[in-house]
Amino acid sequence: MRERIEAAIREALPGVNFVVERPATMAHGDYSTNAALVSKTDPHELAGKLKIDGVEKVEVVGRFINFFLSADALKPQEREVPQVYGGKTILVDYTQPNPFKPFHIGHLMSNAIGESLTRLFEKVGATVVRVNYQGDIGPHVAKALWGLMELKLDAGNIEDLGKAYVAGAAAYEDNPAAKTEIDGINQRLYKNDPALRSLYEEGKQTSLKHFDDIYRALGTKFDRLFFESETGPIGLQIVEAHKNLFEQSDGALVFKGEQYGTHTRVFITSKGTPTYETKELGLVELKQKEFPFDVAVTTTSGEQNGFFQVVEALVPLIWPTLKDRYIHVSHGMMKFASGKMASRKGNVITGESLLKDLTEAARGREDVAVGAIKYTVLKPGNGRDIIFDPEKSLSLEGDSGPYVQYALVRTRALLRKAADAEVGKSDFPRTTPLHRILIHYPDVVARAAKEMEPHHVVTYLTELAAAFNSWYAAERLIIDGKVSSGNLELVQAVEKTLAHGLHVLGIPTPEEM
RNA sequence: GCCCUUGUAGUUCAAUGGAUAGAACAACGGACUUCUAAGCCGUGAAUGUAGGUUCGAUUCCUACCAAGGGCACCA
Repeated sequence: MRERIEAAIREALPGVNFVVERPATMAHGDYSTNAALVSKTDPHELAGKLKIDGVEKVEVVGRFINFFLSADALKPQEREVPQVYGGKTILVDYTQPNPFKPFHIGHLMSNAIGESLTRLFEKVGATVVRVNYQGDIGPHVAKALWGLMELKLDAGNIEDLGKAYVAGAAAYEDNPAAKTEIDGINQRLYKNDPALRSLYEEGKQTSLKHFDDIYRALGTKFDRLFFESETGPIGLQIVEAHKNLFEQSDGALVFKGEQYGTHTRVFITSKGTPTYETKELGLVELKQKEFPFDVAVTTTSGEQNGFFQVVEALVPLIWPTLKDRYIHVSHGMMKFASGKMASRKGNVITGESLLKDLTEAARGREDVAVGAIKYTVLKPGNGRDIIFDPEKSLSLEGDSGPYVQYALVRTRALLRKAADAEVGKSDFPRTTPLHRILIHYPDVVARAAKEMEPHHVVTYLTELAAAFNSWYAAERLIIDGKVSSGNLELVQAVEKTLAHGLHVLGIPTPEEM
């Protein structure tokens, strides 16, 4: 419908750069345009020329032109989401927890955002590859292994693994002898020392299994897990093959990013080990080889913006065709009211404990808890931090995942009951605010996908759920065992839209609550 | 010191350069013998400061103030 209005205006005003948008309030119609304003033409004259099928009333207010759709055009019906990424392959890398370290709420956040992006891309026609890049080698692993050995903990137990890491990290800072030992373990790991093999493998598998349990609860299934142990060697070869881009500095090999508007970073340490930067280059190579993509997106928290700035400067120098196709999307950080979390100090909220606490608050419903977490994470726009307040995050009322889930549950309960009712013709064609909200859903999904901003969907679903709850309080679907076809179609459309939208956000869609 | 992000009701978040800045929580006040009250209806309450661009700025630009993050051998 929006396309139809745009086409009519384009015909009347060729070459003018106008917009047709959803007005801020329904009083201003279903669509409005600034075409008269930007083209400096008489809005009444322009409005008079616009005869659009499905538009019942064209109204001029000031220099805006507002369009009110006819009851027929507002009728609930299947409306297709514009396939803005049709035919594209998009690889999305998200979550990125590190084996041997806790899965904390920051990872939960990354997972919720990344998963939602993949589903948005799918809805607008893309083929999506879900990957998850994890650090299974490096100092954090050495710290955990040191802790396991020192405290004689069980590498097969996820809690012991967490304790071992905290102990190792603390010892690394406070105890010089331990620091030397841990550095030694790190070197042996890079050399693949067989003496460490079985402990390392057991710990890694324990972590990965634990992560899998969380992904299952969150509704994510990855196509490929990448590990730093595999990207390191490849990264080293790439750096070797492009020596001209790097410089020696204090025994390390660095990339001077200043000439590209960024800063200097170390790629190979003075001890000859690859840094995260070099491993990322290996990852870029692997991703291209295994999944030829049109666009690769990596979501991380904003802490890594500086790092990715350098990578994005370097990648096109090594792979010219990758220019503007290797994209970093950053989100804010999940923080305590009291400050930043630090897993090396052990003051983290693990994803598991948050899920457990919320499930309890949600009367034992894990699907509701997952909905609450994901809604909270996806509600703000990208780049904004989420202040994690343990008390408030447990709220399941008002603007929340459960609020939207509850509205969906109500539609489903109604539809179950209506299945036994006698369906009669609508007495008269009635349009409600619900009809007028429903027509905008496809545009919302397309916009969220294009901007990589799932929060547009959150805002929209909350509005739709609220409108439905108002309708529910004021109207009845089933009266004396009969339903009108118009109302039935309306509730069906609300159910479909809420379910579709929640699915896009990765929020479970319960049958009852 | 340099770079990046963010400043909107008491609080947590919306607002595609556009119309009367929109919700929720908290506070206060209601309705309800009815399809699920995790619900519904109502009241008060906000654009960090100072300039600039524009017919029009929460949105773009500049400076300042404030908060958070990053700044070479961690990831």
